[in-house]
Amino acid sequence: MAPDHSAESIPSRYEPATSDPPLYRKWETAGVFGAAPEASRRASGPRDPFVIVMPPPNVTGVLHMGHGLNNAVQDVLIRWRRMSGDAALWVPGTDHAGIATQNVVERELARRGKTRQDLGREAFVEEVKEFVAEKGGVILSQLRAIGASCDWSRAAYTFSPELSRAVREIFVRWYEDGLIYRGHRVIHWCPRCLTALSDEEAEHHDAQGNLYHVRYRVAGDPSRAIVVATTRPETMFGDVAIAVHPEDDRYAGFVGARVVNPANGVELTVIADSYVDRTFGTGALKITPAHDANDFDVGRRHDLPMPLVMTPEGNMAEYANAAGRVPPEYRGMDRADARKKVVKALEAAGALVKVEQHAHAVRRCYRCNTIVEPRLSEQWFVKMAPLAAPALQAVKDGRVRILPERWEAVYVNWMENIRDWNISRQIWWGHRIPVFYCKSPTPGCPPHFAHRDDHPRCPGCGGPARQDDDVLDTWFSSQLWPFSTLGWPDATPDLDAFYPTDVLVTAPEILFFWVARMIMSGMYVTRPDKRGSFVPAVPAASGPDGVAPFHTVYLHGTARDAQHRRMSKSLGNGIDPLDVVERFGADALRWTVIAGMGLGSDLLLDHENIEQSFATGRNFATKLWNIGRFLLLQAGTEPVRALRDMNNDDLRPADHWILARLDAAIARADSSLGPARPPGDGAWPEAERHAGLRLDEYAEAARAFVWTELADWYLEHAKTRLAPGHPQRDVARAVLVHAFDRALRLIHPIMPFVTEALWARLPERGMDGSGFLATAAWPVRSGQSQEDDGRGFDIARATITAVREIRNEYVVPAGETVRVAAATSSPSHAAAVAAESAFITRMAKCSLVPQGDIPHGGAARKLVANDFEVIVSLAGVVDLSRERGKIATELEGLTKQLAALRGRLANEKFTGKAPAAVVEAERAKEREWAERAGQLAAKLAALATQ
RNA sequence: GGGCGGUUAGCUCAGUUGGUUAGAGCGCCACGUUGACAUCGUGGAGGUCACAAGUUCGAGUCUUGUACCGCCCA
Repeated sequence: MAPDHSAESIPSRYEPATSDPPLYRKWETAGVFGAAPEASRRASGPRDPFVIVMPPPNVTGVLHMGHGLNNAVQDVLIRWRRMSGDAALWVPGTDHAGIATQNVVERELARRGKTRQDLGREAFVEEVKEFVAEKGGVILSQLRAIGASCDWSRAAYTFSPELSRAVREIFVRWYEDGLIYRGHRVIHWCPRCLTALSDEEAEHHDAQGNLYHVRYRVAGDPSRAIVVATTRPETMFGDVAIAVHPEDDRYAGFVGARVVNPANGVELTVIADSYVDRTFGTGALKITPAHDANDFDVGRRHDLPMPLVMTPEGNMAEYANAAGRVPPEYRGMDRADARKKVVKALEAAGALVKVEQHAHAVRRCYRCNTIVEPRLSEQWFVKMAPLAAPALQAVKDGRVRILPERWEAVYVNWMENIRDWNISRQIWWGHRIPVFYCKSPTPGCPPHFAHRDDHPRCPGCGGPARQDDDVLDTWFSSQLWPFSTLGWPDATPDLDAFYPTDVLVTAPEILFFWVARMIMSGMYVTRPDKRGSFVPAVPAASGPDGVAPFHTVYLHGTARDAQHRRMSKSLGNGIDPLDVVERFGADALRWTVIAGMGLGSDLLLDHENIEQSFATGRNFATKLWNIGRFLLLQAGTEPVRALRDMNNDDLRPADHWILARLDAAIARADSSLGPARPPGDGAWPEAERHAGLRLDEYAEAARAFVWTELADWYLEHAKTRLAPGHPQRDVARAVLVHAFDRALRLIHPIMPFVTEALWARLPERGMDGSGFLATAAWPVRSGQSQEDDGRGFDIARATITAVREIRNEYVVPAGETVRVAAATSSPSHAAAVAAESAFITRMAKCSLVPQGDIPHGGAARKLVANDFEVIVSLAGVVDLSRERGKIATELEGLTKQLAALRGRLANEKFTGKAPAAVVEAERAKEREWAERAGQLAAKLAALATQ
C-alpha cells in the first residue's frame, strides 16, 4: 500500500466496521496467511516452521467467547512468529462432533414430527450431511471477522474423505497391533442420546442426594437382618448379592447366608469381598453388576449373574437375564419415578431404616446433561497403557511442556492411572467402526476383522461381511488432527515440512479428551517400528518413542461473567464476540482478551455491561489511533532519515531516552513471549521449561511504551522540535517515526487492524520491501542508545513531575504560571534543567528562576534526588505548617527505616552470614538514607524559623 | 475418598534461587476541556501479603498445621 498521510486521509476516528473487513481481504488476497512447505527448514527451506493446529470447533457451532479467546491467543502467536521470519502456518478446520451434531439434526427432525428411526440410518446420515453442507462451517467465516490469520486453503474437516481415511488407517493399525479389543463392560450410558460415553464424556457434578439404609432380612429368620446403604434404590431389582468386607467382624456371621431383597422378594447370598469399604455407610453393599462398574468387577470375581433391569432409555424393565426381578407395577416406569416408588414401598414394608443426606457426584452427559446410567454392554475399547507410557515420558522429559505448570502434574497423574478408552458410540453420525463380521461364518472364519475398505470379503471364507453398527467416538478422529490435517497417512510435503507442530492452544477441560490422545497417537504413528512411509525430519526429537505432535501445550482460562460463572447459553450470560466486533472492533476485543488474561487465569467479562468490559481494548485502540494521527500529521510526508545513518551527536537526551526505552520494551516483549521452540527441536531445558507465553505481560510492555513513554513524554517533547523550520525537525521526525514504527510492529499481533492502517500511512518505510505490517519484521533492539545517554531527559521529567505534584497538592489553578527554581550543586543536573527549560516550563506551566528569586517562607520544596531539590514559589498559597507536617512525616518514616537498617548492619550475625553483595548494598543504602534524612532535617529547621 | 493448586490493594492478577520502603491493569478520589486524544490529561488515596506456629541474621517467598476456595480423578 502506498503511504498516504495528507491531513484529510487521516480521519479523526478509526472506524473498524468499515476499515477492518477490506484490510482482511487485502491480507487474504495477498497470500499473507499462507505457508509453503518449501519454505520450511525441514524441507531444506530457509525458515524455521512454526505451526499451530486450531482446536476444531463443532462444524455446526457458532462463535462464542471461548472461541474468541482461544483463537485470539493462537493468532497472536502466529502473527508474532510470522513477523519473526518463521514459516508460520495456522491450520483451521471443523469437527463433525458426532453426538452434538446428531442432536442438532434430531431436534430439527422433531420439529417436523420425525425421528431418525423414521428415516433409517442411510437417509439420516444424508440428512446430517446436507445440514452440515448448508449450515456448517459458519464459524470459520466468523473467525475471519476477529482477524484470525489462518491458512484457509488448508481448512480441514474431521469427516472429510481424507481425514476419514486417516481414521480408518489408524484403527486398522491399532487393531492389528492388538490395541483394540471388544468387551462386555459397564460403561457410561446416556439414556437420552442412547449411546455409550467415555469416562471423560461423563462429567462429574456435585449433587445433594440421599443415602438410603435398607434392611435385608435373613431368609427363614426375619429376626436377623443386614442393613445396606445405597444411593440408588431403583437398582435394587438388579441386585444379585450383598457384599461385606471379609475382615468385618460385624458381619462375619452373615457370610454365606441367604437374605431377601425387600424390593422384589428375591433371595440373595451374602458374599465377602475386600473391595467393600467398611467405613462407608453400614459397611454392607448391595451388588448390582449390570448397573455399576465396581459391582461388575465384584460380580465377575464371584461369578454372579448380571441382570439388566432398565431399557436403554432408562425405564424399568426386565431387560436381560432379569426374569421375575422387576415387579410388574414398575415396568415401563422412568428410573427417577421408580426410585420414589421403591422408597415408598420399602418404607411401607418396614425395610427402610433411615435416610441420610449425602453429598456425592453424579455423572452427566457432557452433551445433554442427562444423568448417565452405568450399564452393562458390549463395546470396543482401546488399550491405553502401551500408548500412554511414551506420552507420559515425553512430558516428564520435557519434550512436551504444559503451561501453566500445574497441569503437568495433573497430566502425569492421569496418565499413570489411565483406563482403557471406550470408543463405541451407538449413534449414526460419525465414522462407522471398520470392523466386519462374516455373514455366513464357517469354522475357518475369524469372529471379526478390521479393514480399510468399505466392503471387504471375509478373510476366512471369502464371503460377504457385515460392518459393525456402531460409530467411533468423535475424539478418535480429532486425536489425529495434528497429522491428519497435514496429509497423513500419506507422506506429503506438508507433513515433512510441518510435523511436528509447535504450540497447541486449548482449554484445560479437554486435556484428556484430546490433548493427551493427540500426543499418544502422534507418537505412535511416528515410532520407527510402527510408522509407515512418513519419517519426521526432526532427528533430535525422534527416538524409539516417536515424535510428539507439539512441544508446548498452552492451556488458557475460561470466559466467565462478573459473578465468576462460566458463560453458557442456558444461563444467558454469554457475550457474542461478533457483537463486540461490530460495536468496538476486533482490535478492542482482542486487546481486552489478551491483556486481561494472565497465564492460565480466567477472563472475567460482565455480560450486562459489555461497553465497560471491553473498555480496555477500545480505549487503547482509540488512543493508539490518536497518537498515530497526531504524530503522522506532525511528521509530514517527506522521507525520513534512517536512524543508523544518523550521527549520535545529532541526538538529544530525549532521543536517546526514547530509543533506550524502545529497546527495553522490545526486550520485555521478547522475554514475555519467550522462546518459540526448544533448542534443536529437542527437549526443553529446565530453565525454559515454563518460560514465555505471558501474553498479558507482552501486551503491557507494548502498551506502556507507546502510551506512557512515547505519547506522554517523547511526543510532548518533540512538539516544539517538529515545528516547520526548526533545526532539529529532521532528527525528531526520524526518531519519532522510527519509534512509532517499532511500536506498531510490537502491537500488531494483538491489534492487527488499527496497526496495519496506521503503518500504511508512515512516511517512506519500505525497509522490508513488503507492503504489509503483517509481514514486516519483528523489532530487534538496536543498542544505539543507552539509558545513560538519556539521563538529562530523566532530570527534566523528574523536575516536571515534581512541579506538577506540588501544583496539585496546593491546588494551584491550571491557568496560573508558577515560578520554579532547581536547587542543586551538580553541574550536570543544572545543565540538564537549563537545556530543557522550554520543555519544563511548557509541561509544568512554570517559569524557571534563580533560587535567590524565590522568597523565603512562601515556597514548597520537593527533593527529586539527592542534591536536587525543586522549589516552587507559592507566595500566599503555601501553608507552612502543612509543609512542615509533610516533611516531618517523611522524616519520621525514613528515620524508622534507617534505624532498622542500622540495627541490621550492627548485627554481626547479619554482616557475617549474609552475602557480601547484600551487605554492601545495605551500606550504600544507609549512606543514601542518612544523607536524605539530613537534608530533610535541615529543611525542617529552616522552615521552623520562617 | 485420592491427587493438584490457590488465598497479596475495592476487582483481576504479577512478585525470579529467602535479601529487608510489595508492583501492574482496571476501579476509586481531586483538579482540568480555545485544537492529537474526556474512549483524554495531571496528581492522589488504598495492602498487619488468609490465620497460627516454626526454620533463619532476615520470610509475601521455605516447613508444619488450621480455615476457606477452586480444579482433576474415583
